[in-house]
Amino acid sequence: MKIIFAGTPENSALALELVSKTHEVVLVITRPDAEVGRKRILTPSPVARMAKELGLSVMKTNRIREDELAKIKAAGVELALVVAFGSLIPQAALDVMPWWNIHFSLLPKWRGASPLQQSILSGGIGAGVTLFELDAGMDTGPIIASQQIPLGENETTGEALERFTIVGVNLFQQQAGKQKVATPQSGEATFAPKLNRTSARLDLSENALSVHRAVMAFNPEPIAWCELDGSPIRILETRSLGTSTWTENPSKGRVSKSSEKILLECLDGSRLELVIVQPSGKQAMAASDWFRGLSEVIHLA
RNA sequence: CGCGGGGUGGAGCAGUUCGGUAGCUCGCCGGGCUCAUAACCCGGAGGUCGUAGGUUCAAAUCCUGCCCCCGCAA
Repeated sequence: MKIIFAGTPENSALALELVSKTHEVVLVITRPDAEVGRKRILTPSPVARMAKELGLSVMKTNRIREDELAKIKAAGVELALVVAFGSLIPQAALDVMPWWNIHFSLLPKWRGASPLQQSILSGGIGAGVTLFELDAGMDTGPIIASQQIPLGENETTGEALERFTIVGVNLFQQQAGKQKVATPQSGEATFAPKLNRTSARLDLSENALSVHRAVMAFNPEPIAWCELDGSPIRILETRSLGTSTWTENPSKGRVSKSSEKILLECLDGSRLELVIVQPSGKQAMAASDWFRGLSEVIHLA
């Protein structure tokens, strides 16, 4: 069927690509080009690039107002699909037709901007995908379909997001065109706030499993970090060692090597394996390479 | 001109303050030990020290220009 697609980031571009194979995407709505990187290069969103590659017509906007609304009406479609657009769809647009949203948690768990990250941080609570119809609230609309998805122990948000997106698109393709009644959300709602660099600051006073989950959750954005001698060091990838504990005089933040593994001590000497780190001013590197260059025992903070 | 860190064999680093024969931990190649090994022992290859110029008897090191990478901030 003919649809409108709205979205912005990388996984949304994947959704667009998949959806465009089975549906005619008449209009793509995405956020305007943004300045990216140190050089502030004006860059189109991944969805904008995908739309261009697919030869679809694109509307770039931060807010849907009268002009945009007119174009949406002119598209003459019966359904719109939203995958991580990044801005609220106003009521005036919602009145035109149903707007379905693929949300990356089991609503009403983790309403908001970081559902999958929160699922990972919480150890898998609410992990899954929900297809629901947007209403005026923040992820409060009635549910069309949902699916629980288990998370891998060492799976990052970026990796999981790709899997979840594919599942979400499948849900959409199963339901689009069907006359199905959406059911109101039920159960206890939780909120998933937008994440920033401050939220990605690791707390090594927590146990190793919590720290590991944070590292996974904050990859690829905004990337977990802590400090080494007052400079930030980013922790890109870690591996969980389960519940094994260091009993010989634990020292929080100490980095050591054991059986070819680089280990970081957290609460009560609980440890996790560092896999990829990035000291300030350096490229990301294998933790073993980083450790090789160190001249003395070091502590992260 | 937003602030800052960095560019040294394939990898990660030291050496730069105070100019004087290229260092460390690994990797790689060959040999040895061993039932065997990612362990251990012996040997070896591999570097225009980002780049261009300047100073000097002598530059990785001091001076100047340029290129590239990265963290923070936006």
